[in-house]
Amino acid sequence: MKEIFTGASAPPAPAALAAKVRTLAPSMTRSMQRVAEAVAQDPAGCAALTVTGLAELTGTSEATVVRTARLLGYPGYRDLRLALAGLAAQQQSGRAPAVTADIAVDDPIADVVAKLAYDEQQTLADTAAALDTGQLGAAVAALAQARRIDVYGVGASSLVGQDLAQKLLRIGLIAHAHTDPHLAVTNAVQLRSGDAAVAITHSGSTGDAIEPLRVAFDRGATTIAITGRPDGPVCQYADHILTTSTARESELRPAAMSSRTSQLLVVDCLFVGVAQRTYETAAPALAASYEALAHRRSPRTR
Amino acid sequence: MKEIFTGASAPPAPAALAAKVRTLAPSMTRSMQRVAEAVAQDPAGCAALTVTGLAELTGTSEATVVRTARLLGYPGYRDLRLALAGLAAQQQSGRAPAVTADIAVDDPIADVVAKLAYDEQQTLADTAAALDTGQLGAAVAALAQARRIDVYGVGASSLVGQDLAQKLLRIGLIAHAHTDPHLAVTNAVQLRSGDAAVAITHSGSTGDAIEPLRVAFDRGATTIAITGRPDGPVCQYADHILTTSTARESELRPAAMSSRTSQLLVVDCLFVGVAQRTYETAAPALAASYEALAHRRSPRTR
DNA sequence: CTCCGTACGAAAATACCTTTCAGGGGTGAC
DNA sequence: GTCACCCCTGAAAGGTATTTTCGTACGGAG
Repeated sequence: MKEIFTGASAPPAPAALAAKVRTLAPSMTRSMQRVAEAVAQDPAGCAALTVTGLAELTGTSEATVVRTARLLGYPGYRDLRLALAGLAAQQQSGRAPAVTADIAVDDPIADVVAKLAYDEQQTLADTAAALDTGQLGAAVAALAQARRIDVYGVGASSLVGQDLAQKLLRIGLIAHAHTDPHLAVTNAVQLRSGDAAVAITHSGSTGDAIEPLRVAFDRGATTIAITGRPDGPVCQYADHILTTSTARESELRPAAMSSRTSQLLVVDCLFVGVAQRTYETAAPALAASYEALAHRRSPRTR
Repeated sequence: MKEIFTGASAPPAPAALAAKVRTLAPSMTRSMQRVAEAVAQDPAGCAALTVTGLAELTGTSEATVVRTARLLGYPGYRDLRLALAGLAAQQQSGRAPAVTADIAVDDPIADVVAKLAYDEQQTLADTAAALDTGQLGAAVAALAQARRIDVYGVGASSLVGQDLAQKLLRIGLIAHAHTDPHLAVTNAVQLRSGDAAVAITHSGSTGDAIEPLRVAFDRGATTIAITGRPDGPVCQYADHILTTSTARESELRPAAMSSRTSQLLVVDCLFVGVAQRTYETAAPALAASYEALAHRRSPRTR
């Protein structure tokens, strides 16, 4: 638990503000959420307001506004305001367009496709913008040097964990994804310094993923958490925290969808990073995969 | 006093600041010119400075800085500073076009993130554009009405298959993802008209996914293929074909990455489509998921 | 040499931001 | 069901940043 506890360890975010608001919203108090929402809703408008103005607009106090700014990773309201102005200028100049409508029950199938694709693209952009490259680099280093890697995740996250393990295995690392919580803990006991453990949980509070990570942490392994809640319980036992983003959800679009997209991007980044670091051994392994795939090439149907 | 006569007649200038500086320079005094030049030279840097800071930097006084801001058309320095921040953000976002290149071994980690995110976004856009909504609609109808759904996929595709089965299960359908090819075939024998089977294979020629689909097809079940090769062998036995897209791959970016992204989007579309069609039963099930998640709200760390 | 006009900065005045503190409301324990 | 505790919250004090005011200095013209 070295590392200083603000989720936004890195410098303030420039364009990833909307994403950050969504990510941190759950850990905010009600009044803070009001402020954060106002800010995410209308950056340009809020940039024109003073602390007092924004406090009045959101029906809160100046103190709360400042607190919110802090939580979002800025030293104070002044800096948030500057970032807001920047954001406003950006979306003025044509990018970061408005939010799309939710998916409705009677949407034609073509709309469903378009909306889903758009939302997932958005999720990817948000995730990339909010990802702390410092933490990512540290995590990559830990994985690349690890003697052995355990991955924990249950439910939807278990698929992501398996994906990670599969990939790492393919470049010659010793990685294993555990789905069964009991077995995961049993295996975690085997870990020691020089090993690495990864827990994947969107909520950050899935006991079945936290428990094995805790054990690994206590045993001295380097631990990594991939979570949407950088302040969640799982982070207590994580040396490195990789934050995934949260998209707004709707009735027909469960949160699991975007969290999965986000988690997979993080996993891909980890994989490529590790592949870079272990290029000497990874390259032949990757080449072999191509070979294998190439054989399947164009068997020509009829 | 409806306001008039300032050089900047109406609203403050957004991006045309450099031009304005040049225009107004002749009418400025020496110290004002210094300030204006500093501002035009490095908007980002100046945006980070306070009045006092900028005054020191230019070797002038705060009063002069404010006067300059006024001359440039802003009510005061505060507003100039906001405009500066906006300008900086704009020219910041103007660059970063280098993402299109392949990922290299020595790419810094930040580039890796950007490139991967960009590529996956691209894949999503391609997939959405290429997806045949007619086929998709038919597939959705088949799944929604099916008495029982079997999903086949091996390797990376097996994870996608599991994702699909998990989702469908959650809205009350009877779906099962088979990873073991032998068991898959064994189970496929059980299918008959009114059932549905889905095979997921990027190459379109993975025997282990084709074989169970063939059996299901022969047994009279409605069959669906999710593949990147709409002319591959798997399609012989598919009533409905959903095409996934393939992004260019590179040494460090195996094809499996983008095919997975693409497949998942298709799976999500299927899921949402089915959820729409079975809304009566799906809605309560989805609501229950939210409940379960809501309970996890703000458990407060530490 | 004196007078006038303008430029400029120091310091006062103000507006804004930040911090501290104490009350209120909710939550968990008993 | 009651109590105690903790944390959110806003009011107000405290501190900075910005704006205004005002006086001085410099340069040119008479």
